[in-house]
Amino acid sequence: MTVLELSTKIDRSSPQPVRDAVVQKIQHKGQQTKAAIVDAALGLATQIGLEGLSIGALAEVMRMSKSGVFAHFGSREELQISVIREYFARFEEEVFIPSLSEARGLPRVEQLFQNWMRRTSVEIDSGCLFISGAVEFDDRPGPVRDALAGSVKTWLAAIFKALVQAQDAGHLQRDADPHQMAFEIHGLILALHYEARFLKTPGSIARANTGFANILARYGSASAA
Amino acid sequence: MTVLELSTKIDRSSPQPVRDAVVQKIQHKGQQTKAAIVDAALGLATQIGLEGLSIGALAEVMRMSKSGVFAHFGSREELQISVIREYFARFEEEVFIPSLSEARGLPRVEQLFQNWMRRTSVEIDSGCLFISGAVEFDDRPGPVRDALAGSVKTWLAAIFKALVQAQDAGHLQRDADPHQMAFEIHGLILALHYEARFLKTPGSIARANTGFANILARYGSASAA
DNA sequence: TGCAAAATAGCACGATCGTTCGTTTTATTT
DNA sequence: AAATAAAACGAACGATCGTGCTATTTTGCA
Repeated sequence: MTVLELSTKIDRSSPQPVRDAVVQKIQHKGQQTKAAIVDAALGLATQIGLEGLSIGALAEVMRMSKSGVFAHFGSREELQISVIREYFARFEEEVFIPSLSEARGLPRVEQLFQNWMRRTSVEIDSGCLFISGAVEFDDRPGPVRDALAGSVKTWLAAIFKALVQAQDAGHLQRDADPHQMAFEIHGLILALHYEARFLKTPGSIARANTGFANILARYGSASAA
Repeated sequence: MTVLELSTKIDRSSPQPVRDAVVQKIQHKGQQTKAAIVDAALGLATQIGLEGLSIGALAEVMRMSKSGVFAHFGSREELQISVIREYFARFEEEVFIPSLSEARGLPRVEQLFQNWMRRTSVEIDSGCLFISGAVEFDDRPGPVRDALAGSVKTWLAAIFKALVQAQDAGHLQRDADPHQMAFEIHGLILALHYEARFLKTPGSIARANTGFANILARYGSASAA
């Protein structure tokens, strides 16, 4: 249940009777440390991948026992899924939410890309879970893959929606294909990550920006110069 | 020493005195099985990655003992490097070499992309070592990473060179940036692999082709319509 | 055909993995 | 402060990993 999914349902996560509004802040010890563990796990996972993330290494970072860490999740898979959820939440917070302050249409699309670029630039050093996870769970079905693919699809759908809105607003050519645009934009981000993080090719960030400008020049309507 | 490197040096790989020309075909048992092992390892590595490639699993596939397989390489790292070399050789054979029959300039560029697409389409099922390897050895220095990055850089340099030739032949705009073009083309391939292999998005192949046509339309000279 | 060399097998090692279980410590509630 | 629940620990498990040894088998050449 995320903002990106724009769900109309009301989130009633606690099975207990509803307590007063302030209670959300009250965190018991267990939840606190669990959050801290997930935070540390996210740091490890972006660097070495979800597969490389081991409970032993995580326990060492946390200065806890393996079993102490393990007990919070019940399985390694559940830990991985928790990490994915946390990663997605931060992605949403950092890239998607701020774009909502921009006007629907081209401004919001540009803001989305700009935020995405900013985050990807940071991830040149830290790594991107959506990219490493995609490679690791290519053809490994299961709940981890589902969580990953679901998150990515949700995000790509948001990009697509913003593009459709831009087209509806007359900011794009009438025969422009938002799917095609989203594909090409995605490619720019992937190329940036690959060439900057792995090959360490200088100037990659500028090339991704130029590529985006090219896409807008190709698909943008004449009026929106 | 590969064709792609277009080296002017003469390859004298055998330290022994040069034998007659037919001798290349004579393979002793050891070399045969080693080649067979690398072949099997390549199959495993493209599916589960270079990191996931284990000597035990490989031995099982080969119906050999672990130590029997191991002895051919001396270390896991050397096995991984052998796999990378084999992958690169096949890539070269399949994608680069056939393009040489096309005329320098735009025809060869188009042939290169077409061959690359054909191979990537197959790898939607089998996996791509250059992509999975990039993720696995992002920030893990060492000879394996070097072998991987070297291969990829060699290939991207070949693309770049073909683009420069196209520009020299007047097939591209005078102010077109071949580096930028190579970046955008690389992005299309990466997006295709990501969306088709991981997300299983239908129509990805067509989008990559459309993207390439867009790039040519953007950078191609007016005369070369 | 015999013999040296190369190839393969067999076994064991230390390490690390995820997971289980019983116990002990720490938090929370009564 | 006592009682109860939650959290963390410590040790052990079976499995798998890469790698190092020493036999044993197979191969290729004289």
